[in-house]
Amino acid sequence: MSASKGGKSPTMDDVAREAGVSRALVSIALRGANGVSDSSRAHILKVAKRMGYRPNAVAARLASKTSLTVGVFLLDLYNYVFADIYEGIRSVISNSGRHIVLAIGSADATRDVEAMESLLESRVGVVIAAGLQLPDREVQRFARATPLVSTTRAVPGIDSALCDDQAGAQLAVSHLHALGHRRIAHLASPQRDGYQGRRRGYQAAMADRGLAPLVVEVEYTQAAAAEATTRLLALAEPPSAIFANNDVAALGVMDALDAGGLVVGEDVSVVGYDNTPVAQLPAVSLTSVDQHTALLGRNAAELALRRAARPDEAIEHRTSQPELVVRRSSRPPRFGPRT
Amino acid sequence: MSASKGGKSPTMDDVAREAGVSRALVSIALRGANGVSDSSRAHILKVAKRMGYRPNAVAARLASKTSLTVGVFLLDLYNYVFADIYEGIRSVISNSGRHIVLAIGSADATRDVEAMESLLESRVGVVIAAGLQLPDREVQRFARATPLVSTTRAVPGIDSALCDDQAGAQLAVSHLHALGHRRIAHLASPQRDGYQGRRRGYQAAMADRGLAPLVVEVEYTQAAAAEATTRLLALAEPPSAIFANNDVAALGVMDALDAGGLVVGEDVSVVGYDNTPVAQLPAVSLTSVDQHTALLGRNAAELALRRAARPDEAIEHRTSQPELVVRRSSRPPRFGPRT
DNA sequence: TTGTACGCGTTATCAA
DNA sequence: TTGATAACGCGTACAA
Repeated sequence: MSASKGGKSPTMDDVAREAGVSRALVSIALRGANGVSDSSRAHILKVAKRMGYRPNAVAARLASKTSLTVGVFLLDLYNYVFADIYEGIRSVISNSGRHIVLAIGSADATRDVEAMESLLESRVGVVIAAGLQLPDREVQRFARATPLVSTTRAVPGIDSALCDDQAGAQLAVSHLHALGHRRIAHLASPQRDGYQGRRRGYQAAMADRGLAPLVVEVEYTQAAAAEATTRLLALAEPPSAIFANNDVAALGVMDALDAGGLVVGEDVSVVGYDNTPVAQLPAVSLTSVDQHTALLGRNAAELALRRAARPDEAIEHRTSQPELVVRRSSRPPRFGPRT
Repeated sequence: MSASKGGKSPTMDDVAREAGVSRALVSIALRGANGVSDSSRAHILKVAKRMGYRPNAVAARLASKTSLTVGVFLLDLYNYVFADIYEGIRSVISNSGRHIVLAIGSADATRDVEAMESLLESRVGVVIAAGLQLPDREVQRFARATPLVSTTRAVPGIDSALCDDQAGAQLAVSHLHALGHRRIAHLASPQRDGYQGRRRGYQAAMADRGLAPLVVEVEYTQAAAAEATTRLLALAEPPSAIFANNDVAALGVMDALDAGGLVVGEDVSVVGYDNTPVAQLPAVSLTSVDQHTALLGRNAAELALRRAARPDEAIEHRTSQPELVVRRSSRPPRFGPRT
């Protein structure tokens, strides 16, 4: 009984000594690599289990040349988009034997650098970024230090798993226009980051229809969207429909409408983006563009694994197509099309 | 110009050589420990910066006796409760110079062990668990390997940051009873885990009022709660109010009510638990028990730091008091009290 | 198939 | 104040 005394967990050396073999053999056996006889492997595993051996991932990462861990950056935890993306990533990473290291940013972007630095300091082999708000240059700088895959955002010279944001925005505008809306506002993400596809799609779609664009920039919070909406409603000619760059912003729009005594879908139509679980709640019933977020996560993970394996392959932008899901938040305007 | 060639990031050795000092001195200077003259420290920092030196957290963790990283387990990413808890934790951990390592479980509890193992294999100094569904014995087993702080759940013999769940449940039942409801059902969490305070509070409150309890167990998903609700509604005497053990479950209840053509707050009242951002949406307007989740996170983090510093101190259960937030999902029953 | 020996990038101890 | 030097726990050629 030499197991677990002093509170410290046994090392490979302890296991090797106990099993009467060398430490190298224990390493091979435990990792499932080949080079051990079945008999001694079984024996080693049994001893390790009996001693309560727990691998030291820190030491393993330091010793091994090839880092099997993938870092994942998520903008924040207040948007189920990132939960979906994470699930997509995990579904492919975990059954490839690799580990995931998470880093969480913040809606106001103040923690992006810190979070990315923490991933690099953990020496992950590759990182998947979902919701980085840093300018392209900064992202590219990080990508020089460690292979980087971007998702939901295209960055020149960097692998990315995307959904066609311009097409998605056009779906939204087209839908609202078909309902009869003419004055359609857009809550866009801040210029500073690279998420401008939806804005461009909106502008193109409006121009195609001879409509005047009305864009307001908002930070990635529900409160900021609500505030922007209040400003929009105070205009001389307020919009009859608002297309938000994501569902969280759309919820902020709904907050502001409610506060202003307006009924969503009757007084003002709202379209979101991401088709998150919240949009699907019957009480919310938010029309939204579905970018198949879990698929984005899986695509990003596949790109990451490929990049980690073959660093010199050509950059790939893997793009999927969005889909509009119509719900009750978008309906014909109260007074029909007014020109 | 010896910086950044070959793509590999420079090590402390490189910095030491470049600065003309020993590696030990570089370590001291970079960590801000004392034992360096101001002049050579400034010099070292300058050289490190010029070379683009980035600390290797893996090597640091392996070498240092005292692990400054704290592991955090979250049940999953589909419940903003855990986002709040995480924020609370981070607010105290990050300005203590420590790092956070995240591990995410799943609503069906199948990944709890794996996630906890990954934290232990990362050799974190202490772990904070939010939403562990393992039985007490298992949790205690993990706590023997690494100091553990539980939050939102009490585990005998383990530090915990809690909110009085029994009191919270009594608030909910008391509120519904005062509205005139007599047939009040409860969606409880699975027996297997340690979250039985809300159930007990519900049962006590019902008993106090001479009402018959009606408990259904559900997994931690919206879908499971919806399904359970459908079963409740099919009863000969369906409940006029449903108290769910958390907001996500309450949303599932609302899904089922909607699917059954019933109006929330009119046909059936609903009360949730956690007062998450979703409950606050005007369209949802869910009455919910607020357990001040961010505070729980901060308390848990403080307990974790204390435990890491002084492992032999007495176990502490830090408990705060819940608060009921009334919204439109709970209103008097259609036909008033019947009995 | 098994064992030896070196290296990974730090921290930490002890002399100088 | 500085600077060798020994851990830390494991991966991995290479030799046996």
